[in-house]
Amino acid sequence: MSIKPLPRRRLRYRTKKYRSPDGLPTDICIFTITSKARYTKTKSLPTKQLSVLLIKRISTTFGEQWALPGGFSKESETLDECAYRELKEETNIDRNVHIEQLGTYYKPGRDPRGWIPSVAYVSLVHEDLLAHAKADDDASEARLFSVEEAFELQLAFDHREILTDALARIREKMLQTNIAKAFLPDEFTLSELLQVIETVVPAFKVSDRGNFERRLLSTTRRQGILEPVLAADGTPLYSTEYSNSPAKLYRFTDYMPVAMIY
Amino acid sequence: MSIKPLPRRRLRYRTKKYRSPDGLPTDICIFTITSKARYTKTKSLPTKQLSVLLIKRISTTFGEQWALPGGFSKESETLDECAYRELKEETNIDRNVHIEQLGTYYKPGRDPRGWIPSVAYVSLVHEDLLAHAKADDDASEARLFSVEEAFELQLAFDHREILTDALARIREKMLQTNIAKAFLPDEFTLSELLQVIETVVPAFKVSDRGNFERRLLSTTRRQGILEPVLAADGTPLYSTEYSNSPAKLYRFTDYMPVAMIY
DNA sequence: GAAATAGTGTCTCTTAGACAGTATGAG
DNA sequence: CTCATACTGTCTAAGAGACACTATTTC
Repeated sequence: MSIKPLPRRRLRYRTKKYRSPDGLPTDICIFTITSKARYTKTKSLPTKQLSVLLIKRISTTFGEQWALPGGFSKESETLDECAYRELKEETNIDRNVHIEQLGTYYKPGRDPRGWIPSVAYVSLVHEDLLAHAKADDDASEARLFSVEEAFELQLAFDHREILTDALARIREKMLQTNIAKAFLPDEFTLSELLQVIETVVPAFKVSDRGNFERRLLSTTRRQGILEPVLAADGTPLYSTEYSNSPAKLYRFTDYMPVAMIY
Repeated sequence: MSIKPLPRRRLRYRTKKYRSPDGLPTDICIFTITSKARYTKTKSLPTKQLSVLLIKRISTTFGEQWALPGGFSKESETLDECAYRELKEETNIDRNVHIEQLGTYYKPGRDPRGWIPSVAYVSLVHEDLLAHAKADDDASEARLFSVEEAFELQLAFDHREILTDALARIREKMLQTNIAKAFLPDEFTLSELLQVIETVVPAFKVSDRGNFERRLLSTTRRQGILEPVLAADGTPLYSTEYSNSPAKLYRFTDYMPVAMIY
């Protein structure tokens, strides 16, 4: 969506004792992990990349610019509802995906149109759900950029700062919570999980995949984060999607240990 | 501070196409840990309690009510600056204390005066800094409540929800970061640190203080969170404030490991 | 000696991580 | 036989946590 011009009342109130913000938009960092098949000699895991959805914005002052999708919230909706609405407008996604408030941004002059803070949100969506992003809606263009690409752009407003914070937030939570599930199918292999973690947090390095597996499945503190997917007869289910050697399928449970430094 | 009545323009704009919020206040959960000496036969650690600062608010609709301190932000200031300003107005604190944005709250009807979201902040301050809280300022009353007491009150607006989230936030961060330092003097003993953690997170139970010490000081991943305070000649400094047996003094360094579940 | 804290020693079991090895099945 | 993945076995060092013990100083 394009941001609509504001009514003219701003000037009229400039000299008044009480002024109120000229609007409270939400902007949303929609992250996804894009996959690309690798065309190797045998079945293999695709390469993955953390990407963010940006829209092209035509600004009278700045010309063409990429920006986070967003729009003004209404009195009749909560901020979360507004973020969901934006998400749906941009991506057509209409189900429960991971969405969380990142923070509210304002400093004098952040928006040349007036006193306009922004409530930033972060959403993590599975690649498949973005299949028909933005086929409809208005003329503005939307595109996925890898986060590296996104940081090379000149983003509108303070969206670079928001994106930086958003990235820091999901990196932190990727290691401390099970938000990895947002980027995975319901049932996944351990290699897929590991790949998602490594894609979001490049600093997370596991020297030996086998040790990762053992740690995750047989350490008492972590026991129960994952459970194997079982067939009706109680035998575990396997996938051969990414390898000839069948890989056991897992899913996240509701249990999550508390990470702590002490 | 008492929340000022809003100008009358709200009604005038109700029928306009675009409406904007009627203000964007910040509300701030100011937490502290209060100590009470224990009058035992020998020196002992005081009992500690997690407390939050509330102010008495006279509402025309609800009568007397306790609420989080807060006030409207201005176009000329950032939200953080507004929160700091509120903190200073309530507590006279004018130095760098821990302050962080918690989130922005809005749902239709949360404030009977109009479309008023609130940007909630959390601040952690050392008890000593609250010594002359609220000696000045306007007539409204301010008081520290233990968090248990606070939850027994009928708080204004959605302040109970904010307080719940704030508490969850600081409990989480108490275990995952070194925010404990906000409640400690620069130099402290391990018992004091442990007590702060236990006060904020009652679920954090250490069966053996000696094991806590060993873990914190000699586990490689945690090596360097704390450093002993040394005298000029390189010998460690001790405190006998809370025990006859001298306790080594430590301080936090800048190093903090990343807590993770994988 | 009792009280309240601050430590150390030691033992057992668990965990981390390195390294090597086997298995799978398509090309 | 190779490739790319999925494991399992084993060894060592480090860590967690239980329990018992000593130390310090004042009352």
